[in-house]
Amino acid sequence: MKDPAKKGFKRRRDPIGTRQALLDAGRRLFAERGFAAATIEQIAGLAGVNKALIAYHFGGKRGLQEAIHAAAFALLAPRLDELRRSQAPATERLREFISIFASLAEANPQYPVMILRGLIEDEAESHEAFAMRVLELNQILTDILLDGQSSGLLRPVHPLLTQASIVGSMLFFFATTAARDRLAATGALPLRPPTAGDFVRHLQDLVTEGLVESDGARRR
Amino acid sequence: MKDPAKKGFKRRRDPIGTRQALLDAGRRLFAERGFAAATIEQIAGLAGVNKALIAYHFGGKRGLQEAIHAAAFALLAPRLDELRRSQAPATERLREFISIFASLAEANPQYPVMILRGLIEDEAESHEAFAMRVLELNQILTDILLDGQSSGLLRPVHPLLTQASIVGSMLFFFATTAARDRLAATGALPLRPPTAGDFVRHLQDLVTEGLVESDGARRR
DNA sequence: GTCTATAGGCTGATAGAC
DNA sequence: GTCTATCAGCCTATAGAC
Repeated sequence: MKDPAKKGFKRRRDPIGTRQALLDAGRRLFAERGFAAATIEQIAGLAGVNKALIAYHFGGKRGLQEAIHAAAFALLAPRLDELRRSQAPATERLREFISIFASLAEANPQYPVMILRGLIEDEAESHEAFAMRVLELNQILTDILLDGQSSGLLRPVHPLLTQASIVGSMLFFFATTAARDRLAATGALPLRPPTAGDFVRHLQDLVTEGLVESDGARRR
Repeated sequence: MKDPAKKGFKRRRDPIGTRQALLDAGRRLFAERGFAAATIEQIAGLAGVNKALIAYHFGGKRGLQEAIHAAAFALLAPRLDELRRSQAPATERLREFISIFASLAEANPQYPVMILRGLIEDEAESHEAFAMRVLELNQILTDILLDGQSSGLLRPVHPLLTQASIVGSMLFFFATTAARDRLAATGALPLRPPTAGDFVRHLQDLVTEGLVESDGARRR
């Protein structure tokens, strides 16, 4: 059982470092089972490393979760910075916001579920860092909506209502992708499930069509 | 940061039966902390009863969760049955669907969070009953959308895309109400949070305006 | 950096008195 | 129906060998 180069046991594929393997495994299990239900033994097992390494590399289970969240948002940072500086019309920036968010889900399907979990988990513990990141995202979207309204491009709708429509449907769609596919596979779903690309275009159009000031002709 | 000494649990006010007190406490703690993180000791403590009574009345922790889910959906049953039999125009039935769902959140703010959790939790365990109920809801919405399309009232949009917009934003809005209020109280939110009524009207209008076949005048 | 071994704490369930 | 007492199992974290 101490034969490292040998069989049966799902040894970690070598090129991935221990840190990354733990981040991947943690992201997946935290998403699937939730923070409390996923044990460090399961995570380490999936990563193919010893469970003591979670404490060594991340200082414990909570530290691993925080590192995963940090990695997710770090992935968005470049495009978000650009979006923040953008001078494009509000409708275009909204499309880009949706696209950025969707790219997170494409980079890894488990992120939306983790974000959703972070939102409904009661704060308390070390969730402060997570809350800050969410508020940052929230601020960007609010700015776009208010700017679009003051420039007369968007209808005067409460930003938080619009946010629920945009962010809520995105998180929901991506968080339930696995469930949809599972259902479709068993034939329990009457229709073929739409792709992520379908959804992004749908939402972009819905927002564009549903929020623009209806002064003149509304396209399609 | 553990909480044994943190909160003094109140004794249960007598008129409520043990069963109901456990259902209430479980609903709240499962929503706030998740199934795995909420312990039967905390639940019993909040309910003001002995923890052994969870096993006696519900057969265990899992049984309590299932009873809570059942109670939530039972609350919707009468109006859903009526909706299923309704011959009203699709747009009107959509408004009613949204209203029904919202009434669940009004009846108890914790239900949307529990439903959201049920959706992203990996099935496995005894989630079969929950999945059936969700599919039932899903079917009603699909029927309305397809019927509206075949009658020419609604645009031909993939029902699952529309569902993500409707159900996703509703669950998101109601599931994050507590977080919004918390943020608003600390002044971290730049705007006054909208009420549930605001949101329902907003979504009803958005759906009505965004989905109707744009043949003629779109109101407002 | 990685692993084994173990400590120490909590959890869900239940047997049995009232 | 309700409660006390108890138990076996599992969890995270850590000390220390390699």
